[in-house]
Amino acid sequence: MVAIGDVARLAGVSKATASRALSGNGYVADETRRRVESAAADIGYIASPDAASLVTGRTKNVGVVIPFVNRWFFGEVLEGIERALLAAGYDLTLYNLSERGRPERTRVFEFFLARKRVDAVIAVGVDLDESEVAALERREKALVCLGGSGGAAARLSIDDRAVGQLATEHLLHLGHSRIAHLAGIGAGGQLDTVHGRRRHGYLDAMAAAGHSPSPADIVETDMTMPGGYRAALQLLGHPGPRPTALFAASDEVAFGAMRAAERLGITVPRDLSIVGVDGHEYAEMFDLTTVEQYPGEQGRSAVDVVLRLLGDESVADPLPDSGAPMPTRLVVRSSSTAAPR
Amino acid sequence: MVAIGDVARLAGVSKATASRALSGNGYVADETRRRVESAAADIGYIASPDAASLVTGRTKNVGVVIPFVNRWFFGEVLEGIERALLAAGYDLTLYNLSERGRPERTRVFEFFLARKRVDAVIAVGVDLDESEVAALERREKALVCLGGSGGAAARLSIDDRAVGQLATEHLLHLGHSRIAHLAGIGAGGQLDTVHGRRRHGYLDAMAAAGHSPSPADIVETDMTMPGGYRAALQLLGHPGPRPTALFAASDEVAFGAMRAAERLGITVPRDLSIVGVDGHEYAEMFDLTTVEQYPGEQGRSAVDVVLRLLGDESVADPLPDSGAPMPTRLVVRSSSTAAPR
DNA sequence: CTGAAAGCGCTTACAG
DNA sequence: CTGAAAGCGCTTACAG
Repeated sequence: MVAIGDVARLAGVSKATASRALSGNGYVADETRRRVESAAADIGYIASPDAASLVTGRTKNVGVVIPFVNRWFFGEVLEGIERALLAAGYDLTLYNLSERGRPERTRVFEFFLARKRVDAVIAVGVDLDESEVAALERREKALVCLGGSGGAAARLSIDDRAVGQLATEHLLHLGHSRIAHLAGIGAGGQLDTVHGRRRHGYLDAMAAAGHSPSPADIVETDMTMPGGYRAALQLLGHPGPRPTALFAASDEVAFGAMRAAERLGITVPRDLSIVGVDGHEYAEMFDLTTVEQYPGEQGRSAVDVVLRLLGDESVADPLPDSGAPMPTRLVVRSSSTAAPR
Repeated sequence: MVAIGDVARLAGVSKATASRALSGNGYVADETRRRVESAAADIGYIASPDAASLVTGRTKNVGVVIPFVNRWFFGEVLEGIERALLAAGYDLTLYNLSERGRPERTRVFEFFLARKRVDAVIAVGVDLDESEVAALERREKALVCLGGSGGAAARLSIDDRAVGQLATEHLLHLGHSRIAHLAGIGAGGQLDTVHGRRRHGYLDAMAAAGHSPSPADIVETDMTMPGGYRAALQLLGHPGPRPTALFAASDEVAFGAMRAAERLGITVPRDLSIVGVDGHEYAEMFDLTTVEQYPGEQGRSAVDVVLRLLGDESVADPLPDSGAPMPTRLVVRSSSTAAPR
């Protein structure tokens, strides 16, 4: 291993000076700096981050806890975080979180994140419980939450209630009155979650228009395409009058619903209008009307907040729009149309 | 920060003994071990991995380089790797790689991975160039490749040529003779890649059956659903006789092709049989015949190999089936049927 | 079975 | 502007 002592010897300076020259901390004569830099380059020296963090107390490493990697929203967020972190010279240590209460999940908070290996934690779409937040606080980890719930810490998120409301109002505006909702699991029970808030926005919009959806018109499902497919089969396969419009809590659910409609001989949008949420990369191909969000950007913003919490000066301060919900936008495509007369 | 000295003082032993008791290395009286353990638990002590790695030379951290996170195969592999690494007490540091030659990519190999922060690297589906492999070797990082190409190191992969051959033979066996292929970008040019090998298997099977596909029957595309959609529109929209079967290089491409067929009024499988590759979580919903592979398992196996290279004794040795290709399996669903007479 | 000491590779006051 | 020294938190020979 080539160490800083080797660089110092080659450049004819002390280790302290070599360190200062390479890190940019403290005064070093230009000429000395150049000599040190070329010595380092000659022997391929790169400082050991572990040795440095031992003395500085900073690891330049951020832990990301995330429940899925393989769902569009989460994957996009993760890529956004990764790019931003790397650009800032930070590492990303990934913890794929299982459900609450599972021992592997406990171990992530009590062991992996509790060690002095990460400076901060970004929690993406996770519903943190109190003991988890407490574990992080005890170890003085900066915490930034993106979506999800729990943790009084810095939180970035879209306004999920407003998203549900907007999607529903779009359908109401098209003249629909019987509008069903394919909600995420637990939407009815837990109000303080993404799913609960989207459902709430839907109900608000319906109530404001003087409609009160029957319980049968709200079906909870996994936020996946097969989940949406099954839920929509159940919703639409029922004999008797059908809803004329559907608000799906995510685009993947909407795609599944489109396929279910097709299977049942229901033509979209003639017989059924569908609106999703996400702006999934496949939305355009499916001609899906959706409320877009921008997870890659959200990830990048979460990194900005983390870096600011860690006192990195290179980050603009104050952050633009801090505190405001992250942007969303209704994109109308041909999956939604005027209600049949 | 609570350090090992605090534990030692509380337990009334030296730091050396506390270290031995907690790590399990070296002899410690049972009674002493219990005292140290309970002292550590009392004050919430967890060893700093950075300090430990400074002296052991081991970081217990593995770098994963991967070109996508948001494609089904890659996401599954990543989750498999993550679970296996965590179970072994290792961290996973994620590097989302861009294309060859991009400066961010160079920086990953020359800086991030070159530092003493990871013990080993798992490259998932990346075509490594020589300088990248050399950079890793110079720093003595264990390297395990999963798919992709380049690097003489330990490599795990399915037999992509055999996969292409099997999918094609399935269609031939059903009586098809004009079978098109939706291949990955670069399949025709680079033989030593996943795409190139699948295409090669297709051509081998066709040749063995006495057919020589016209160049127009092989279309290269992005390995995505929209990519498959566009490529299939191009392939199938052409006036004149159409192929009766299609081998898509991935399930997502196959899904896109199914949608294109529908749009063109071509009924699957009556007018067109389709076979994919992957065993994507949506394959069942789409009734897609496919050659399944098991990326989660592949990720786990890659971790086994890494741990073995790092000399971890807890891993079975020798590994089952070492050197053999990873398993795949043809799963027949209703997207493929007998050729029209 | 246990402890004192050295040392891993850095950075940072402290002098000069 | 530069160097000598201390020290971050661990682990590991080396004695005993």
